[in-house]
Amino acid sequence: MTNRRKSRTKFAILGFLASKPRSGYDLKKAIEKSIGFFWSESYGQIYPILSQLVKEGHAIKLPIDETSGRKRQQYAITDTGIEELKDWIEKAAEPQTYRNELLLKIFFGHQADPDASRKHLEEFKTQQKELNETFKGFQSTLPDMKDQPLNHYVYLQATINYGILMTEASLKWANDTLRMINKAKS
Amino acid sequence: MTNRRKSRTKFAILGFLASKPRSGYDLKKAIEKSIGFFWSESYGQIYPILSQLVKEGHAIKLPIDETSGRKRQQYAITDTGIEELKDWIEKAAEPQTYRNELLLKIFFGHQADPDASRKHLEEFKTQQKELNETFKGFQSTLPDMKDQPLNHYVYLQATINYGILMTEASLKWANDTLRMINKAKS
DNA sequence: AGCACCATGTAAGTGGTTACATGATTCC
DNA sequence: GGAATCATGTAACCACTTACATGGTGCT
Repeated sequence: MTNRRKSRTKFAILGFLASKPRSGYDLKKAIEKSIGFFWSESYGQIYPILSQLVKEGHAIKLPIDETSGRKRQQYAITDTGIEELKDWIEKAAEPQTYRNELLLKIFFGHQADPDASRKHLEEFKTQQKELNETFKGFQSTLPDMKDQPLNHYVYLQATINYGILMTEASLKWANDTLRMINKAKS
Repeated sequence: MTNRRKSRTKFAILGFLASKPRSGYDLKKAIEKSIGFFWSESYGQIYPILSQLVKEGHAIKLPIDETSGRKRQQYAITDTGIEELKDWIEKAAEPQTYRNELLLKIFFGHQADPDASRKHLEEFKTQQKELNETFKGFQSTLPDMKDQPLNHYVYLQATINYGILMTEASLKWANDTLRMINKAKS
């Protein structure tokens, strides 16, 4: 009865609706594009939760624009929706169990051929390098956004910065580990 | 039909059984203690999967030691179990969607009081500092383990090192972000 | 005409946690 | 005797993904 699991999909949606009205389809794209690095949602979550938000009064359906070509059901956040979002933002994040399959394979690495671990680490390096470049590209477009409210710029910058620092630490780790494995072989 | 989700609990269990026979209870404790930082399993997963492993022939039930006080059903890995484990280790890790609630809150931070973000970041720093110290403490006990097969030492060291590097990068990020938020306020 | 994509939704299934039930054992 | 912990298990529930269904629109 206590401490039940809680979905945060609701708040991810409210957060995006807070900046402007969007459709379910828009939400999916926006989430993928901007926070895909650390968050994801599927249509199977988004559409039912949009309906739920309307029922709760945290969002409303906007009238469909019949003049434009494609018909999309847009949703807008309400005042109570903004309150709901704020309350969640201000509460401490609940501890989450994160699972890292690569690390699990490395942890059991001695049970298999060291070449397997090497291969995994090399592939990981490639991924992290690409990600790192993406973040840096993203970051280089930020100064142009200084005409936006400064606050927004700061929080956006913070999430990008997280990506940059984590990918760099990951690369260092992968290189250190490769070196260790190679030394152990000789 | 294709690309169905796959549980890795099976391999986490096989990995621990590979070093020595254990009970379901042992497995839970061992996972918490050694890889709790990046992996977790619940009894609701462990016990059914142990039965499944026996059915598949990847593990066997050992006779219960009636002389000792507590009676525990120990499981041992079989040859096919070791094969199964090896195959999994050597396959590339499948991309997983990782979710970071703190980062989501920071991303939407401009929607609420900056003090909320500050508080989250300070708490995060405390957690990461503690974790970092735990890893360093762990690491300092490692040289004593050099009498173990060198290979095992390397892979263990690698996972601990991951924890150290990640917590340090996290601390740097939290400090950078706090500085940015404070600058934006003035 | 035909394909790619836009757009909304739902049903089924999966992996996982949580809560509960049960009983033994150890320690004070 | 009683609390804490050892130890095994299961039923219910939850969050989420995947696959599928359906139809419209834009482009070549």
